[in-house]
Amino acid sequence: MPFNALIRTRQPNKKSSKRVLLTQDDPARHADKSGDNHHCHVESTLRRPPSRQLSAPYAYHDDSLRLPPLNRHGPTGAGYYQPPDAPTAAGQQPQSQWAPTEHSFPMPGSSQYMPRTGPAGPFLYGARPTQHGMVHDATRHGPHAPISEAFQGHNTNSSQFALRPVDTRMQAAHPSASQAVNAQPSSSRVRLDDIPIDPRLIPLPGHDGDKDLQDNNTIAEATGHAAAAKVAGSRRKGKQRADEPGSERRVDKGKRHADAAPQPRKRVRLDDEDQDDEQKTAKRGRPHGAGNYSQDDLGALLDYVEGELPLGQRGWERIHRRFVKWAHRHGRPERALKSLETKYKQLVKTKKPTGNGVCPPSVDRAHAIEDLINDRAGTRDLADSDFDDAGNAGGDINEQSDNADRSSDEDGPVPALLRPRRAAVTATVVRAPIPSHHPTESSGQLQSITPRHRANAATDLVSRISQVFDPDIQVARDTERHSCSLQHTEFFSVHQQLRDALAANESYRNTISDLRDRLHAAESARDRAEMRLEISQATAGDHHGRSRERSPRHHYFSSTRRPLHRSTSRHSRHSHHSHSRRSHSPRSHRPSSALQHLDPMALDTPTRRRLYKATGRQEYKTKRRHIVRYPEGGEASMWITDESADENGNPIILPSVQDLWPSSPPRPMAASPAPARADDAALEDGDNPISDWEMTPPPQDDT
DNA sequence: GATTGGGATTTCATTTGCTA
DNA sequence: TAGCAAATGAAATCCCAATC
Repeated sequence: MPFNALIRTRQPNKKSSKRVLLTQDDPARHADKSGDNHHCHVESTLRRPPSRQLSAPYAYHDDSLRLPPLNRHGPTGAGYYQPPDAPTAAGQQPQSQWAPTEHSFPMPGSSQYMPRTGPAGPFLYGARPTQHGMVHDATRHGPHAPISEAFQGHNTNSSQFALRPVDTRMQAAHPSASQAVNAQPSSSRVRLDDIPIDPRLIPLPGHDGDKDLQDNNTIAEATGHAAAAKVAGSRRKGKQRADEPGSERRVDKGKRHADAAPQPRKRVRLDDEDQDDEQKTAKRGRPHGAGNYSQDDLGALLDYVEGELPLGQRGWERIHRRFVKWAHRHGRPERALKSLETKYKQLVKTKKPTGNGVCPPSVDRAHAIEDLINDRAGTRDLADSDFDDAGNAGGDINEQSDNADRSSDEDGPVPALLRPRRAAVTATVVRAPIPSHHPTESSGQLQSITPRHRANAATDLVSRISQVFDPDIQVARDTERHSCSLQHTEFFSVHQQLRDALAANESYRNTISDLRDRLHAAESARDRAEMRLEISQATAGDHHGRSRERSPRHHYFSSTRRPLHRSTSRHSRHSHHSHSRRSHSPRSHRPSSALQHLDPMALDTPTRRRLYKATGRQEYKTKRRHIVRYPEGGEASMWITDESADENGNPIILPSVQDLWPSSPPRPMAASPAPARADDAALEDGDNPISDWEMTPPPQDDT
């Protein structure tokens, strides 16, 4: 009789469990390969409506709960059945439903069939109750649940199945033990004669009571079940296999085992389905234009992986976005996200070839990056957006991360080691100190919300809510808020006053700076005026003392033709100045016109023109060349446009130039460029170069 | 603490494109 | 054209959080 169940098994030392499909055809495949027993429970049985539960296949014995009869060589067709009212059209089949099935389960002779034999001989498989747990099938409990019905009258809450091999030879030697498995010698089918089954649990076969319920197909039909029209993998889209009958091509590639089952493992698509689906199915195989990964591709991929150190799909999505942009820029084909991930993992798990193989740099680097990823995972970086699934709280982080992506996309990958590591996010609640009259909150200024067990979460929540609505706490909170408000107001007032004071201070600074500039300008004007005054006085003195020492070179300063002379020495000049100051009072030695002693060149143009107008002089329009010849050779010349000329057109020699020449013998001078201004040179060095004036027609360009 | 549902990941078989 | 690599789909497996 058929038996089908999806069983979750768990090895004693493993935390995780496995789900296996237990069938009558090949229970051996569900046994642990190492021979250890599996602690298992029935996770699922036949998929059918609750009102049509099968109950007969289950049996129970006192000390050895056997699985239903095992018929290794019986008819094929073990599998799940779908109810007749379930959709059977193509495309509507639930994915998890299996079909009956000659191809779905390994059969003797197939590659996946593993005949269970051991050193003691062939094994049959039975089941025995254990005390590890309960038969848990709560989701499928009900008045007609198969497990419940099969184990009525027995304490299933304390039993758990364990598959174990049963040595038939030992059973033959010990008949008492062989009661559990009473195999017929003529065939491998196990008799159920001695298995107590409540006859009420055996469903009546409907209208087909005459059918011989010998095979699963008949039983399924008798109990209102129809064979599923599809098999596993039937939803797979694609074209017909090239090596199918009718196909022109022959495919020898692939990983098909030589001892594979003669039947195709997966459903064969029909030609008409191809015609229907060809237009809407995605193209399989390598896309057009997608060549192999080049070194540049691998380099970029590894760069982005190193920069991201992905821990989940979100990280790979970011890597994909960056890689696509990079591919666009460099004219490389785009890759799917899955392709990039697969390629990277392929590099990581590349094994060392036989011989003295050299690890490729890309593989070496992939290993290093994988270590970084593992390290990152080990640090439990809570700020990683991979774990931030949502919420408003996480939205900011995600947004920041995306922004960072966008910015980093422009600049290329940034290695993780170079990036500033994000600080771990810890949710904290800062609370104002509560007045001490409430004992529970007096010390809670800074509380951290730490993850707690779910069982305590509700209690904590209730306690916190009750504390929040405590009147005392509310009064204290209001008082505290009022105090804070006053403090804030005062703070802002003081802050405003400070800003005003700073503004006034800045205004005062500007005023002081302006006044200081004006003071400097006034001092400069005063200095210039004093200098002009001294020069005028000196000129007046010289004019008195040297009126008789005219030199042809000397020109006259004013219309009175007072000759200007050169001082014989500085000392004499100074003494003469002092003498002049002493002997010539402004009243006793007054020039014909005080205005004529002013230096027109020191005046601005309007003043100068007023001066000319007042004194009746004409502006001298020509230029004069002043040549200074040095005893060592060479000369310095300069052009002076002296606008101060007398009424006869003679140029007026500025006393600042003419009167400052030293009269002492010249000293040897170094061969240096002549000073640009003779008076400056005389003032600095005290030399007495021969100065000469020469009337020269002015240049045409008036320069 | 055991159970369970479902997402994520891995493995396998197959198809398809590229290249020597 | 053979071999390789990428891509694809399905099944198997792993893993975790919610539930009991």
